[in-house]
Amino acid sequence: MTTETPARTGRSRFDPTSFEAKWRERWETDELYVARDDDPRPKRYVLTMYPYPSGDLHIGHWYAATGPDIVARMYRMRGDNVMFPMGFDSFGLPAENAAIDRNIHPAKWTAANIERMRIQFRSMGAMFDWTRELATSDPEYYRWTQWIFLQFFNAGLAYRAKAPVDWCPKDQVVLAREQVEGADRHCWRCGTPVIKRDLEQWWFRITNYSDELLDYNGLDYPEPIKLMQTNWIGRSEGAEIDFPTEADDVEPIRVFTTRPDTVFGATFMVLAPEHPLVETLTTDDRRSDVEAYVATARRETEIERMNTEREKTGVFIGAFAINPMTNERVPIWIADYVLPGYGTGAIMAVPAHDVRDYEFATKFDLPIRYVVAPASGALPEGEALVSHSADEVLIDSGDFTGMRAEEAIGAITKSLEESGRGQMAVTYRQRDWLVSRQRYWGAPIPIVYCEEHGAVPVPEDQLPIVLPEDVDFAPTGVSPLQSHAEWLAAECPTCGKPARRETDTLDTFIDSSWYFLRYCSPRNAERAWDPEEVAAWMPISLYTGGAEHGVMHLLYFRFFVKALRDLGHLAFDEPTLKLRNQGQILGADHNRMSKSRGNVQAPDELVERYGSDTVRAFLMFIGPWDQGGPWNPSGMEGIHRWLGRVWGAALPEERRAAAVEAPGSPEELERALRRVTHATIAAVTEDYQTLHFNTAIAKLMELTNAIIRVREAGRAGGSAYAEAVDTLLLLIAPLAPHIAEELWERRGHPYSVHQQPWPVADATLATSDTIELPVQVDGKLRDRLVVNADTPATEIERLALESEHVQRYLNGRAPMRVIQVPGKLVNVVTPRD
RNA sequence: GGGCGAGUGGCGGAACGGCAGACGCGCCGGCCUUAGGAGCCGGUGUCGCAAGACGUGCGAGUUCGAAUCUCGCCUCGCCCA
Repeated sequence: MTTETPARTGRSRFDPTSFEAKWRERWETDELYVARDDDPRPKRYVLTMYPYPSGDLHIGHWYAATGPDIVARMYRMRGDNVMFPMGFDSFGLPAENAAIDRNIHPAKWTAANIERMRIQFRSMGAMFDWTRELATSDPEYYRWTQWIFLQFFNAGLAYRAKAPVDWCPKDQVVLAREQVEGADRHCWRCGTPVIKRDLEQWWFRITNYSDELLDYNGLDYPEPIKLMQTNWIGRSEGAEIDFPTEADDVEPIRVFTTRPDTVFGATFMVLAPEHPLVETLTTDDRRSDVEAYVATARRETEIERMNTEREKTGVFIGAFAINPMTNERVPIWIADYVLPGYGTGAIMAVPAHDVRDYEFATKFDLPIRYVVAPASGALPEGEALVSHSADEVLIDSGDFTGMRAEEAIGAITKSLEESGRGQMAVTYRQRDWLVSRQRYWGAPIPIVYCEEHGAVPVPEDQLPIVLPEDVDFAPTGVSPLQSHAEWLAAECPTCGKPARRETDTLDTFIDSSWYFLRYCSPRNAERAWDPEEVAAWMPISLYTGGAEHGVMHLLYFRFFVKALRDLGHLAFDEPTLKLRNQGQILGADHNRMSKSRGNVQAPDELVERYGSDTVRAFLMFIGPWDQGGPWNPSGMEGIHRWLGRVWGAALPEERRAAAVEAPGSPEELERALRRVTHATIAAVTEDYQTLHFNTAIAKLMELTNAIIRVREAGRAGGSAYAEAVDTLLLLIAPLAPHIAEELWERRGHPYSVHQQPWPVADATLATSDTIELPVQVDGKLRDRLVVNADTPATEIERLALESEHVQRYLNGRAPMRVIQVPGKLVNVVTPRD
């Protein structure tokens, strides 16, 4: 696009295509960004979530990676030994779908995509250490994924159990609960509504760590992520209370409640239709009704059952239980709004203090008894009292009447505990993690089934269990591995008799739960990671990625680190101490970028046209990095123009100075330039550190403008000018690495700009000796004072009051007060009439 | 339905409770040029000739002072149902 005009001046113009590729090759040849384990400088590990190799990099990948690249590069210049690796999350369904649709093997499809994306990534000019690249579908990687599975299995953290699980009928695969989204409960990949199936599956015991995962002490995570995880884990404290039944030889019904203070108001009980005691307790005269209701409820989805808008349904089962506090008989009902999987699958119904119980009681004419009342004594009419205000007290509650409700929670639980009828209890919303998938393109679960010994782990020295290549990919609901007779046949490691391999593969979220560890020892053939190398690099100094991973990946990888720590493989508690989320770049139509919508913006054509530096800087300039936004390239020219101005500022002798009148003396001009230079160092350093790239760029532009003003005044020869330009290049280096390198060389400095020390701001140079103070009257701006920075407050007050603008508003009266914020402003407060 | 977050020029967006609109886009004017889709200089919230008045979704409150803090409402987004 830019054309050289050598005929006229012989000067060079900013043409990124003429030098960007050259520098990338040089950096690569020189191994400039290879992080060495034996480098004595302080180690710093910066990581951005690796991508799924879908085929093409889009602008969102650039956006996500440029931020941490800037931070990594700055820390490198500040003297750290920085590791910034990149790899590929290369197992997963799309590869297998491509195999089905286009008859290309997942391995080939994946390898081709990685090849293409690696080239695209390289065009970014990021400081990725490609010597550490990994791909999770590489047997040398998944060998260790399998090894971790075995460690978990041997420690009882991986187990097999039958359970109703979410099943995607399109992808023909089981999904973890976190992978089922939205009100219609659809598959996170293909959007098809899921169905429930009872299947034998593999699980990881993540719930062993629920409490520890709730502890964010020392973790610098965005608040929304902590909140998402906390809500997801859903810890609730309360009590388990036993309600004895009237039937002989039947265990009492155990309920979980967060409101043990309301137990005196429990006027009936509701069991989930699936509750094991329903069968036993139902009386003969009620049996046919109960069985019909149970059959109906089983057909409903969980989401239907939890919908609070629905009309309540249920049936009485004919039996009664005893309220352990009131000793009254209470009828036992079943209803679909009680779910088998939550708490104990049974509730004590307190209609006076629970909205759903209230609706149920109203519909079926069951007694409603208020046992908590506000201090005023006024009870609501026609609705439940569910507020938790501190002044509420118990009424109609035996010995506990008059006690504050808050206090009664503990007191009643204690009383139940003493008489053996209940105890304090905690429940969680979080379930164990379902990790098996009936799919081909994943790490095979290293288990064989022996008729005699059951599920037996494959010995570690037989790893990896490699995926066979010649399989049939047609989706059948069972893994393609099941039809591969040769691969299926194994022998039992315990007895040596013929056995059958596990055909399920592992959820790809397992691959991503430990990849950051493998980056520390990417080529180690002896073990998953070298403990010393991991100890040296981990935990990650800065981890960045999308907030959409809040309850999946970002919970799983914390769990992995804690579990591996407890198994003796790691010596720290958390994968990263600092997490930041970038925003999402949406399509120009404000929708999520996707091939099917056709709104994907590829970076390639932009890079070709403007160069990599312009695209990087533009992406960082469009707004706060954690915010993202719809794609709109209208400002691209402006950024390109700015870099062109940087070019012209750095090579002033190649320009003819325009005859612009400069305000002030040359000395003042240079002094002002130095002030801007040093103020910019401080501001940009701070902004890069806090990932506020848009404001950093604004300040770099201001410095550029200041430099050009001096150049246009014909003062480009001075030392202040050279200092300003060199500083600008150093500050720009993390953001726009190519142009910084090119200009650094053209200015005669030694290679490489990226190996220079980060500039340090001189605070005394950054401050001005005169300041402009806004003068307000009653908070409204009325005048400005220009004074020396060290003018005493009394003098400033005198000057402010003398101002004719202030005088006009004072109208001859004496001010009531004069407020001064030193160095900031003066506010004259007039008397109130 | 619940939780969280955000509403600022024509646009993207700045602004520790202290000059609202930095920086950029766009637009307007000028300089330079045979030429300009290059470069440089200046202007650009609204109303007003001006002095000035008004302005950060709406309404209240706290404060000498509120885009910023508090309460209520409206709209949008995200997460969980």
